[in-house]
Amino acid sequence: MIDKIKTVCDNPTVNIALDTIKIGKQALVFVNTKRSAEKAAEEISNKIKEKTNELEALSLKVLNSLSKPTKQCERLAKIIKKGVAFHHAGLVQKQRELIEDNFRKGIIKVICCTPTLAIGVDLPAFRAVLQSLKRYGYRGLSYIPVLEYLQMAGRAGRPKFDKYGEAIIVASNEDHKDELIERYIYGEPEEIYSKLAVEPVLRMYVLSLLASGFVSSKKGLFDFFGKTFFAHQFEDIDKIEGMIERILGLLEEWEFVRSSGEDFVSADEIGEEKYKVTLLGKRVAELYIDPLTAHEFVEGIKKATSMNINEFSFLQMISSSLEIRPLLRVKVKEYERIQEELVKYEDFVLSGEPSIYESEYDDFLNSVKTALFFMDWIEENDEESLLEKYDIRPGEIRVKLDNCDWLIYTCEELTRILHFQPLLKELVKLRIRIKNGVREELIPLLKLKGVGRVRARNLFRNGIKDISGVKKVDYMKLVQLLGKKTALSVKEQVGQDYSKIKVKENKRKGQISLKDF
DNA sequence: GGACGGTGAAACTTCAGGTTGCCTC
DNA sequence: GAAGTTTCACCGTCC
Repeated sequence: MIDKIKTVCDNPTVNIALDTIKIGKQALVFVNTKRSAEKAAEEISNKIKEKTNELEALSLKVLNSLSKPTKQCERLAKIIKKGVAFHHAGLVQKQRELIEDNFRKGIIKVICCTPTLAIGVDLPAFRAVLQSLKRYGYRGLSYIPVLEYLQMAGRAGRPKFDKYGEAIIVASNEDHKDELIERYIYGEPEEIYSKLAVEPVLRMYVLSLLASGFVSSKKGLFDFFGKTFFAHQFEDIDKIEGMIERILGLLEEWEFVRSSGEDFVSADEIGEEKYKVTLLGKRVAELYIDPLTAHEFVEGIKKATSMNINEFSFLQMISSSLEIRPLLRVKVKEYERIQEELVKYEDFVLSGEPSIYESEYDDFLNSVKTALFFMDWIEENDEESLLEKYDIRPGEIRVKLDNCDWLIYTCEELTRILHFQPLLKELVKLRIRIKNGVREELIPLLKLKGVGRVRARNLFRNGIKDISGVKKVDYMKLVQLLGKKTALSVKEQVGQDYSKIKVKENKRKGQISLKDF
């Protein structure tokens, strides 16, 4: 099969991709890093000449998926003109959908992607090209599980269009080829392991089982977990019970549960010891958050009431939680810069700062970098500058912000239960700022529907600083700033009706900043 | 002789993704 | 572990 493929250049992946297009089919190319996805796509597109109007239009849509295109958008837009795309977590949802939909329609012929596309999205192609089956992990570069290989290879062959599909692994030489065949073609898929085995998940389950009233005693918990898939695999019941016991101890220490009537339970009834979930514990269970994280938040919040805090305090605390992971990584070159930044904020850190010599220090510094990224976002830095400064792409930004938003919400809820009203105010403000990426001064304007970070800043720059400013401002000026539709709606929201006023809109569409003139 | 520029080898760096969590408009 | 990036030594050229 392979020897029929024409050699256009020395990169076999490119050759296979081009051949696939030539025979009128489509291919998914799986690679192991975002960078190589982009590079492979670029290389393939460079060998293609023809463009279509359809692709030009699509390219424009991809380019304008954000309020301001980043370098990534530009690169993707350029490649897409040739019917090739890259696809990874750095892309915004809208771009991903555009790529997926247009691949299904057959407009895009080749997608170079990280394993994003192997999971979840149902996107079959005639060929699945696997450029490398190794991936960087905990132990350097190692082979991916057979199961994952099957996921990717399984994308080959579109049931409705083709009788069969081709999954192609690219090997570097004959020995490598034999190794790959042995490992993946004849290899057995790994056992599936229960996710319960992960401690944070077990913590959540234990608390939520108690909170829901499904079980109320240690024995009840033992019985429940004894019947799970996890226990079935684990086999060592004693060990599971030990884990549960330890978790119960922690939950009690953190005041999420209380054991009732410990005093009058006799020794042989220990297993029947009843547990009651506290108000705090109940809320933690409802919030569906790891109790450990909740506990750390509670401690941080308590500490925050007795010291000077700012946005960084909360953002760093949130960045130290397991839920926000993976953290932005401090690169070798940035090490000093981040440490310098940290000095500025040191007095505002809520969680304990490990010493440089401790192994947790790197992680701590990563959490600082992540917090700094959030800080830059709420200081209105745009996606392009965040990409430059933090090496985080728009799609990843969205995910991080969404997580952060949720975690601030959980902080709000915990603060509410702890009755720390002044802190609550700060958290509410911070949450709005994270959601919108704005400085504090713009918050009043965000209450208006149709006004986000860009428009709010535009209004503010032109002297309209709050609702009363919106009321006072001349309608025509507002039309100039926001465009007719939004201006009308905004005025309506502050109780003014301009629907009967005729407006000649400026030639330029949409909002216009007076500063542009 | 010294500044400058080009070259290539050696040293160094970095490296996937996501699921639903909440609430509300 | 491999691809990409940076650093650095070395050499030739020009003024």
